[in-house]
Amino acid sequence: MGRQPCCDKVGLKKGPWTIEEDKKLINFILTNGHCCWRALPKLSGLLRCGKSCRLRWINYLRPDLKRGLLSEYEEQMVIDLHAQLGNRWSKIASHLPGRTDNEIKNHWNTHIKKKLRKMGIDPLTHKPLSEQEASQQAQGSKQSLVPHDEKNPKKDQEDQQTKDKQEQLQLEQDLDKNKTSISSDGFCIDEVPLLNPHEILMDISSAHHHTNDDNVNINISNFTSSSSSSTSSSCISSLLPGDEFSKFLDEMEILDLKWLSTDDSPGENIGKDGKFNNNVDTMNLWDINDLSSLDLFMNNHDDDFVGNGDGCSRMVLDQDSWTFDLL
DNA sequence: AAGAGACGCAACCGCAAGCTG
DNA sequence: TCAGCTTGCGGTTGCGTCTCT
Repeated sequence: MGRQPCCDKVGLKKGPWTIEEDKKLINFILTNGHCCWRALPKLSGLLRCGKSCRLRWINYLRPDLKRGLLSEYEEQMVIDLHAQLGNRWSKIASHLPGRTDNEIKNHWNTHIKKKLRKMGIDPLTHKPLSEQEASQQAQGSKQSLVPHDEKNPKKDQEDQQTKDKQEQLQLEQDLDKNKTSISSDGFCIDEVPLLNPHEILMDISSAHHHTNDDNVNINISNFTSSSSSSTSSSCISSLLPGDEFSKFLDEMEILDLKWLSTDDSPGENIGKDGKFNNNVDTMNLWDINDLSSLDLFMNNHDDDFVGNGDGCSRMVLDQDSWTFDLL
C-alpha cells in the first residue's frame, strides 16, 4: 500500500501564494491562532493543504521574520553552527532570531558554500580543501567529499546518528565551557547584545517617526528596503507600493496594538522602579522586527504592563500560538 | 536588443519523529 | 504495543529575475 498523501490534493491550489490567500491566512491566524494545520485550510476557506499553509506562515508571513540578506555576523554564526551541527537547518535557525531554516538553507546553498570554496574551505567538512579537491571544486565537481558507505546506508545512518549525538553533546559542553548563555528561545546572549527595554522603545520610536500618523504607524520603509534584495520575491510589501501596502493592511483589518508611548524621550516610559508607565500609543504588530524581544517583553512584564483601559492593552504570546486578547 | 545560461528563492515532496487513542 | 494522524525537517524543484555575450 502506498503512502497516504498529506491531504486530499484534488482541487487544491499549488504554486505561489496570492495576496488574497495571504490575507485569508493572516486574518485567520490572527483571530484564531493555528490549532491544527490540517484543519486550517478548510476553516479559513483556503484551497491549500495544511502543510502549504504552515510553510507559508512560518517562512513568509510570520510577523517576527527578518527580511533581507543575512548580516556578516549572522553569516558567520551560520558557518560556525553548521560546522558543529551539520545540515540541521532548523537547529541553526533557532540560534538566529527572525530567520527561518529555509532561508538559512537557501543562503547556505547560494552564498556561503561558494564563499567557503573560494576561501579554500570545504563547506561540508569545514576543513581546508586539498589541492586536488580544490581543483575539483574549481571544475565544479559535484561529488560529495564526505565518505559515505553507499553499500550500507543503514550503517551509514546509524553512524550518523551516533555522530550526531556526540556532536550534540560536544556542542552542549562547548557552550557550557565557553559560558555562553543561550536563552530559552535559543538566543545567544553572550554574542548578541540584549536590548534594554528603553532601547526597544527607541527602535519603535524611530519607526513612529517614519510617519506622522498617530494611528497607523506602519514603517513602510522597513518592509520595502529589507526585502529589496529579492526582486523575485512575492512578498506582499514588495508587490505593493508603499501606499497600497498600507491600504492592504487596512483592508485586512489587522488589529493595531496599543503600545508604549513613543514620545521624544523613550527612556521616560520606564519608571524609576523599572516598571513601564501606562502611557500607551498604537503601533502595528508588523513594526516589531524581533518577536522574541516582544515575547520577552510581554511575558516578563505582563504584570507591569498596563494599558490605558480603552483598547488592546494585553497580548498573549507564546512560541506555538499567539492571539490578541482584547480587554 | 535579444537570447542563453546562471542565480536566487519560494514552494513542494517525502520521510521520520512525536503524539494519541 | 501498534496503527493512524499531525507536524517538522531537509532535500529538491520550478520559475522569475539577473547577467553576460
